[in-house]
Amino acid sequence: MIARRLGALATLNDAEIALLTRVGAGPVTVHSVKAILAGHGGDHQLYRYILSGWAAIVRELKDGRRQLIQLLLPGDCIPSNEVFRYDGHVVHSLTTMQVVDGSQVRIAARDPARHPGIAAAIERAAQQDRSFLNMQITRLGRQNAHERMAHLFMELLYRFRLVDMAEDNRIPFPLTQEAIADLLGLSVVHVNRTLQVLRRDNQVSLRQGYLEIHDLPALQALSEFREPVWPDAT
Amino acid sequence: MIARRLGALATLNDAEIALLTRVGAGPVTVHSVKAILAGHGGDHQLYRYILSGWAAIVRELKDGRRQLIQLLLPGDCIPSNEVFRYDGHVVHSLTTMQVVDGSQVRIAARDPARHPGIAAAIERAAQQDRSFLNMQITRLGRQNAHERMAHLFMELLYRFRLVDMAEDNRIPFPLTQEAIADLLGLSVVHVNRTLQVLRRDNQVSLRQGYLEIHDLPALQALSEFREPVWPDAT
DNA sequence: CGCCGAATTGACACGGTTCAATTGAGGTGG
DNA sequence: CCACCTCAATTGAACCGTGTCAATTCGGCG
Repeated sequence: MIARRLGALATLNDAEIALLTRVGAGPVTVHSVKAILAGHGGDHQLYRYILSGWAAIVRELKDGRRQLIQLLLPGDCIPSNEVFRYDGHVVHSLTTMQVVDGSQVRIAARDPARHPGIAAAIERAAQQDRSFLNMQITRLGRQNAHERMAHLFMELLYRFRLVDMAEDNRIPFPLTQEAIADLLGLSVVHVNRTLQVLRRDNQVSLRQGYLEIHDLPALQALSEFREPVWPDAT
Repeated sequence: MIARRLGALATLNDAEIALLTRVGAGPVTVHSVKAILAGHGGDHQLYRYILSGWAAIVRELKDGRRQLIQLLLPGDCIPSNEVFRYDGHVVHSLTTMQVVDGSQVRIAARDPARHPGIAAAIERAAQQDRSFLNMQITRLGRQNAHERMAHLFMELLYRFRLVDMAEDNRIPFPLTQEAIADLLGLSVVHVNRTLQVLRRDNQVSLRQGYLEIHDLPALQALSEFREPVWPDAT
């Protein structure tokens, strides 16, 4: 999974693929739903990769309002505490998850001479993250409920394609409507109604933990989603 | 300005301060309002620092809606095209600006052995950026107009304090209400009315290009702003 | 003095929220 | 195997924060 993810971002040599495969085969930690994976001053120093399951970086306001900042999907890295231990952000699991230690990947990335592919991939992963954050901001600031939903679906389809988990525009989708609401800055009720319209118009279907996109051009046009592309050469 | 900004993020040795001062004294480029500083496939390869003036990373939708993703203030770095040349984001100047080439800083940051302070500062600047992006997302997704405005003011006060440009809770503020609207995901009319309330309640005053915060505790409580702090040791 | 962009104002419309049930689906124990 | 529990999904109705439209006023500048 890790090799697949990073391999989609840069060309890896055999040694690098072997390294990432070894990391992915390391001891697996299982987390249940609603576990706290980082933040709140807990002891979560490690740099970890997600093998399966979804998580999110979350900010909670005092009165209980919640904002999901960014989704963390299989193959993604769970940022260690260092970054946001102190600024009020937290990483929550949204499903049960399988996670492995990725310290070796981080170390490898810091030695571009020996691991050019991994170093490049990690850098591009950071750029991609940044790109998705920018998109999330536009989504929340300037798009209406339908556009936000469509844009989210496009982003997820894109991200799952990267790791080869999208067949026929069909991807895993384990989020509750409440999680979608907290991600898109809407109320649960409105998420429900927006979804109904998308279903009625036969643009998507969403059931049994899977999302299937039927009318991709329509969602594309509605959302104005743009893939985070980069030039081939560094 | 550059030395002040980076010096607030990590301890710089004399050689580093000298280097940054030299960079800041380099040839200045002046940009007028509404200039495009990066993106749109233009030829903006350089890594640059802002000496004076405000800019923003912007996303524009087809129908004219605009979202300001992130403000770029004096002392900030203007990201080069590489990152978002292809994903539809652009850097716009919001005022006239003075800008210098910062390639030397980037090169220095890549040699932590010789420039430990600069390398650490650049890394922390990136973390801070990330933190502000997270905040922007919560602002747009889960806060109402008053909270958004208060939060923005708190962020700006914090950022200007970092570079020693805030005296008595008073900072430069050259944004038009339209820019504020595009930053906070509101309409101009609503920005205007929200500002009026803040003024009437004597929490801020905003005139002649300056913002003065009178009731900081109130804005703090309303916005739930949290400073992006980090441990002293790396 | 006259111009132009920015700020301000009022009236009205609407997207989205809130509240309060109700229905549905998966899991568990008796 | 059914009764029951719980959490997620769904529905209806009322409400309100914010947007839209269309003037009007203000303020800096040539």
